[in-house]
Amino acid sequence: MNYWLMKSEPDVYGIDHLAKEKNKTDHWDGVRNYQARNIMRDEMKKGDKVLFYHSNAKPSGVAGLAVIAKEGYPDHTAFDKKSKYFDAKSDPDNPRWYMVDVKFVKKFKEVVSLEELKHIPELKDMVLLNNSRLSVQPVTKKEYDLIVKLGT
DNA sequence: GCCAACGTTGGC
DNA sequence: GCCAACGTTGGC
Repeated sequence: MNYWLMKSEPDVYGIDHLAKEKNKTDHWDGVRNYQARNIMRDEMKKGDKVLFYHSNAKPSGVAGLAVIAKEGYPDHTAFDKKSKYFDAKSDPDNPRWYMVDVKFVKKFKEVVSLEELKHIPELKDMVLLNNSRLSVQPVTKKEYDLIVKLGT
């Protein structure tokens, strides 16, 4: 069992959007970063737990929880000329970009804000607080449990 | 809206 | 393979 943090801008796609999907499940498309791609393609397993993070938000922070519902498969939006995620260099026979499906688990009563996380000594090594730009990133069980406690 | 940090591209 | 130019992310 692994733990992850996935970022999204709530104005574009927030945790409320996911909660309203059919089966509360949706595919996590549009990731165009190799490190994040590798995590989704190779490392995420069905049932892994996810912190749903709101970036560019007021406030930014962890908004709730999700779970990996389907393991890495090609991101078809890269093949769609009409999509804003279209990438001519991604060939259907040799896809460059991958995605996973995530399922809504719960929404925190209040967002556990980035500001709050920054002040917790146990979280000082979190990837979020160090290599903050990565949009899909690993989280330790300890970090995950602590943040769930803060949000519950 | 600004801008620092970081990733990617492409000329050489 | 280096690195300057450019684009993106995301906090503030």
